[in-house]
Amino acid sequence: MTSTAAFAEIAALAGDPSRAAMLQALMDGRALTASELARMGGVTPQTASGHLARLSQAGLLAPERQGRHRYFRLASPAVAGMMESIMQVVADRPEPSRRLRVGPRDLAMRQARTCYDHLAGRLAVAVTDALVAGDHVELDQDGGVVTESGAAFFARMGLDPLAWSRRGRRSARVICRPCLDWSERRPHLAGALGTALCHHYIAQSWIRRSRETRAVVVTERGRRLFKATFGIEVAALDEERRPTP
Amino acid sequence: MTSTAAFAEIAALAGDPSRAAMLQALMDGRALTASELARMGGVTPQTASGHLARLSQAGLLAPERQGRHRYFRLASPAVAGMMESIMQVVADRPEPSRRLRVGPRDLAMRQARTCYDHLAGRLAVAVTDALVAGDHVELDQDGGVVTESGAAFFARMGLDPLAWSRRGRRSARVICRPCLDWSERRPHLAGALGTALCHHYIAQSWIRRSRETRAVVVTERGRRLFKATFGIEVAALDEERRPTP
DNA sequence: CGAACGGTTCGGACGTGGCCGAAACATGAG
DNA sequence: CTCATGTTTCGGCCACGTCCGAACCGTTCG
Repeated sequence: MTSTAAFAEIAALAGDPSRAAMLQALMDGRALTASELARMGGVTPQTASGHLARLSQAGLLAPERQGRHRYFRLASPAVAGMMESIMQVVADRPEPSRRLRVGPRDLAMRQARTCYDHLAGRLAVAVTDALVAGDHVELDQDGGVVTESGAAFFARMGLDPLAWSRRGRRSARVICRPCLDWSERRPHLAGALGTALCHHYIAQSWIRRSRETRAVVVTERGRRLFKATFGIEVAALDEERRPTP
Repeated sequence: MTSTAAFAEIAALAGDPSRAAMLQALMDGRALTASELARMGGVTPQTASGHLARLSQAGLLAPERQGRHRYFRLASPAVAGMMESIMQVVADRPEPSRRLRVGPRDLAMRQARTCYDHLAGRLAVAVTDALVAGDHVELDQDGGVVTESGAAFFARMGLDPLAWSRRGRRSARVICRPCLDWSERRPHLAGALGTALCHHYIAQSWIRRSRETRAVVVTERGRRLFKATFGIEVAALDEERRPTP
């Protein structure tokens, strides 16, 4: 079966440390230039160029010329999904008592970051918990749905749930997807609902994307609105969670 | 960030052709011996032993001693999900006009096969289509739900939908998951619902697992019941689908 | 137009990792 | 016990692929 070879090829492409770092850097859904990606991958531009060519050739990245720059983005949500699922395997394997060091930059990432097209980190988990607790969303391991109460809730926020159904034939119910967080090990909202929420946060200035990393910062307005809308005290998410002994 | 290295490690493990073939062989959810896997990987037992040790060490495989044999199975559904998602990327990338050759064994696989814990192939797609058409299941890109009508339908089959919710707190709705088929390029049922259906087929002798491959064969009883239950003419699935010009 | 910058191509050095032959263990069978 | 089978360890060979230095294109400035 020739598909096994193709499988191995894709996995091997993701399996090189430099390329993995580049792919991870693109997980915020935006496009980066070849040089930026070279820096993220910790290699020289020549080396990165080769990697990027191979990744594009294989259909993992979508290149775009723009002036004398060349921008690369993840080619499709399927690629992002693949990386998510690999991270999932990484997350739930028995860790050999390795306490992963948390640098200051890592802390910001754990707090709130983008994950391709939705929000991840403690903030995203808190929002998800609030939605589940408020009976606006039902989540299972395999997926989730927006309840009637949830549809009204999102409508009050100015979002139109029915517009999120991606397929042509709209489902009567709005279906979303959980995404297991590698830092929190808890599910948060992904799929059409997660994407719509993330767009909303940014469009309404609840959060701002950070320049260099996937971390996002909550604005003052955002603090107010996360509290008012979901009952989330953003400042309370800052404190480091102690490992239960 | 140390997690990038772990990510690359996992992906690299899946990225070797021999290991990929072994992992694929385990995608039917059963356990195989080291020698069987060596054969599947196209390498000698010594080489396979090394691979299997690394895969187990990394938490991708779960080894079990049994007499003088050593059985390996996929360590978790997360691993199966990872492989599914890699296949997904393989499936939807622009193929360079490569018409993948379909051997006779491949044909049986396309017809019906197991995919870790559920059924895949034309039969699975047909069942999914029938359930959607009958308004028993609603499917979106992100997930799916069983409707009220569907709950009754499955109950008539002797299945208990409410028992499928994997998490402690049962959801009011039964939520399932679509799995994009690499051969059909259409979604079919996975998740708790897909698993339950697959178990049901086997327990009630609708299908039988093949000894050597992931393909399954539909029994005479199965032909009757797929027709009676879902309106599926199993024989009609045999004919090769012509590419629409 | 020429300098500067971003990106790519080429060539050669280097190292990691896959592979098998041979041999050692372990387990079960005769 | 002895032999056969399944699995693992060791050693050495080989090749692929990564990496960078240097040089080469293309674009955008001053």
